[in-house]
Amino acid sequence: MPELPEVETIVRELHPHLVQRTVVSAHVDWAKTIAEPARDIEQFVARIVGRQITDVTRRAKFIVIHLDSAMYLIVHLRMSGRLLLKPRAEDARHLRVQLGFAGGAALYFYNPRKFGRVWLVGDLDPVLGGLGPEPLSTGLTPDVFVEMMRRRRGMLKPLLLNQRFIAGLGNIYVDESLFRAGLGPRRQVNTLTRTDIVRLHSAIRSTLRQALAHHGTSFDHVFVRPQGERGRQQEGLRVYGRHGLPCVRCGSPIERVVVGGRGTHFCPRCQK
DNA sequence: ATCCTATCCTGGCTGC
DNA sequence: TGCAGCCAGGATAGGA
Repeated sequence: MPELPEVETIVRELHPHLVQRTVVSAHVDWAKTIAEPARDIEQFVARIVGRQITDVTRRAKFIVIHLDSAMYLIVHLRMSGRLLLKPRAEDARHLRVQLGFAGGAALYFYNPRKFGRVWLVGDLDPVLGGLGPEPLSTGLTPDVFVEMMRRRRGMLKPLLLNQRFIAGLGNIYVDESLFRAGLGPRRQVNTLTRTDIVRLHSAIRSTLRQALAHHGTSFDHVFVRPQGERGRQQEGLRVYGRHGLPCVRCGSPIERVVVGGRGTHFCPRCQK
């Protein structure tokens, strides 16, 4: 599942290949992929052809491809989306959108489960405006995070998955961050001490930084980098997917339960 | 405000 | 081996 580290990896690897490219063709193979302009593929194609890419950036789990004429192509991969620079035969059935560039290069959006979406907009705010802060931003200091948490209640894991509260975490890195912080996924937020919250802040950032250094998690064969390489963070996961295996810290079996409707992995002894 | 469920989808797994 | 049925999972909407 692409989360912040996977999306950031994609952005970094697409950037040098896409900036300064001019779109000369666009094909949409699954119309519902285009969220904006909705139900108007001809309009989408007409607006994007001829545009030159000026930058490729990330906000939360959104990929933002900046175009000239103050337009943006926003991509969200959701569960199973891939952006690849070369077509792959094994993905052919799941090709949803393709962009061709002057000089022959192309960008392919594959999406087996069809949850991913693409927006072509002049204003980022309607799509990205409601998102919470970036977990790795300098502005998100421990003190700011403590203040954010103080105003909340309910279970800890669902709050960390809420993109309006903090943007970019998903199921894998929430479980990993909670393990590093020694906090249970069902812990009530209003029982956390300042020390707990500061430890969680640090755990989230170190979890994401390590995943980023390993180019993301290619655990389930869903995430592949734009040139087909895999990430290595699956080797560094401590609880996610380790249900029944011994905790790396204390040896107790890792448990899997459902919290807020999501599969949740944790060490019942290390996480309180 | 928070929680729960349904929805969108398909590949992959389980059980018979 | 085949097939039906279930489930994961990001995000959001609607109802309790």
